[in-house]
Amino acid sequence: MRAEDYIEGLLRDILQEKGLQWPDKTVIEPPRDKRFGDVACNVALVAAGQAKRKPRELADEICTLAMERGDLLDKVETAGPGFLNFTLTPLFWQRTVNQVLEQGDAYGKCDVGKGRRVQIEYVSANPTGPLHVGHGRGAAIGDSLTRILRTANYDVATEYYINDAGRQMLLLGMSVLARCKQQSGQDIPFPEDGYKGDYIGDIAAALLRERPDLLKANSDEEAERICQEYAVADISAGIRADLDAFRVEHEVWFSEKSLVDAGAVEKTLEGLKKRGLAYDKDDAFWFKSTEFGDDKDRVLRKSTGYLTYLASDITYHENKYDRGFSLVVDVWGADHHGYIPRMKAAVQALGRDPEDLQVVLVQLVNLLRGGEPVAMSTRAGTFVTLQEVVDEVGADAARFLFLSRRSDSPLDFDLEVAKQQTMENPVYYVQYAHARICSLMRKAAERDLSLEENARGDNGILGRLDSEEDMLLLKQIARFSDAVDGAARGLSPHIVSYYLQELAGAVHRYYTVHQVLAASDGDVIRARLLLMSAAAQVVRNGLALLGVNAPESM
RNA sequence: GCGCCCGUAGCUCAGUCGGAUAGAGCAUCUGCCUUCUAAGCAGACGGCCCGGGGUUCGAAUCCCUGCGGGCGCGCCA
Repeated sequence: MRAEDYIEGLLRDILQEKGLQWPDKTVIEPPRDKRFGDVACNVALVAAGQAKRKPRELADEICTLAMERGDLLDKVETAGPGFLNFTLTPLFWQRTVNQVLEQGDAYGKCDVGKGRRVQIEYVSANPTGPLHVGHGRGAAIGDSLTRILRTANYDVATEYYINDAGRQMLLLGMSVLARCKQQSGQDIPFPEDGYKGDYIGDIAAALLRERPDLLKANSDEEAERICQEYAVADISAGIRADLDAFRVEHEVWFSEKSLVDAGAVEKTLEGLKKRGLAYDKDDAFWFKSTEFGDDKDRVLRKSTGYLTYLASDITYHENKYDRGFSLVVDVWGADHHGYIPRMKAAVQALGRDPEDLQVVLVQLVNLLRGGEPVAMSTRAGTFVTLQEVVDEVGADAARFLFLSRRSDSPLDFDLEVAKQQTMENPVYYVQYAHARICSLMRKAAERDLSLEENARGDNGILGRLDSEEDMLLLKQIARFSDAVDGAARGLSPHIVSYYLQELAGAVHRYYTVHQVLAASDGDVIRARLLLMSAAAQVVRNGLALLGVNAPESM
């Protein structure tokens, strides 16, 4: 049980007895300063008004009552303007070792989601070129969010939206066809807005090898279609392989084209019009997004007759809700932030609460090498691909670094630092804590100090975990569920990353101060082994939320 | 011009549904390996939380305003 929950239970009883309402503004949390105890609460401050009492006096009364009935309370104090500071008994914290060992991989699970069905759509890069570093950050975030939300008891489905309809597909076909012709000796100009990357030439060459008669046997139009289909298939396969190597999985690959071809978009537009949320103007067809707070209305069908991207995107989101997801999370590049108001408007037009759509914005990745920026341009085709980065620094380091900042702030990613196995690279700091403990366990096994026997909830020996470092580590372990909870509520994987660095710090400190296997007597050795085992379990569970491996030796 | 995000230690950043003396890592300096992995630990140094107003018992956090930086503003996707 969390310390905060234990205290809240106590306080609720006391307030009820005093005939006071539980104030909404009550905060129960570990205080910033450790000298204020394990848990601090402002309830006397925020309830003073309704009690018609001075905060300090009310606090003193609650203090006395809490001390009387809190079996696991060591100390309660009032402080400052009327804060209540609680210190729990060592036993309370020592019990967490058993909780961790009993629950194992399940330790840290919480019920923020209450089984709510949620879909996370992420990466969703156009199949017009390989994934680059920025996509990698989005991939790491989407995948980690999936793991975090599942741990918080959300029913999560993952999806990749393939933008395989529209103009950029035509452009892709034209680009490949142009390269085919050039490689066949024709001196023709390359399309102005075409995709210039080297991979287009590679695709063209491969296609020509497979279909030597491509240019002769087909009309330009037909050849272009073949080029497009071939290129999309080739690039999509590459994207899947890249994501696979990055250990990122999408359960569903959803085709935009399939929506358009099935007439679903037309149906959505009709529905909007019927409800008076869309109208004709200037030969175009408009969505009345201003009805729901957008700056201006948006075009759904251009005067040329073509649908806009927004039109199919609305349909896509309607489709998501129709499939039974009550919460939809979209992970987008931050350059799409201007698109949020119209999508929120669309969600409302579909009859949903705007909160049923959560957009996680992922800021730019600045790729550096030894502190110097690496030049990148998609247009010129000089970008660094995700695959290159993963090959160079490994999936673990890349994922951890991508997840070590809040997603909406820009990230400097230095390839040299990512490769370094030093403290500048926090992933090794965390993994090393795990490897060190595993090494201890191996040594313990050699000496027949089997943990199986010890893990049977013997609180007697856990009482030997009574030093300052024991308490620090125990409390840090117990805080894991807070990290999961916070990360799930805020859709913020970086909270787990920060937590793990602190946990690893507590482990390393402990390891340096206390000899585990050379302790004074057998009970202390066994107790410390149990503690270490629990710490390793939580490191593993935390890293699992980030999709990073926990090696047993390094 | 309008909108969104950002401005915290020399550097990179946490902390922002208001709480007590503002945190971490890196860098710099000082210590710690004949003993469980030194990829580690301990300590020191380092701050007008961009400036200015306001709200209140209390502001890095909320509001207004100025400055500085990033991004977006299409019948593009």
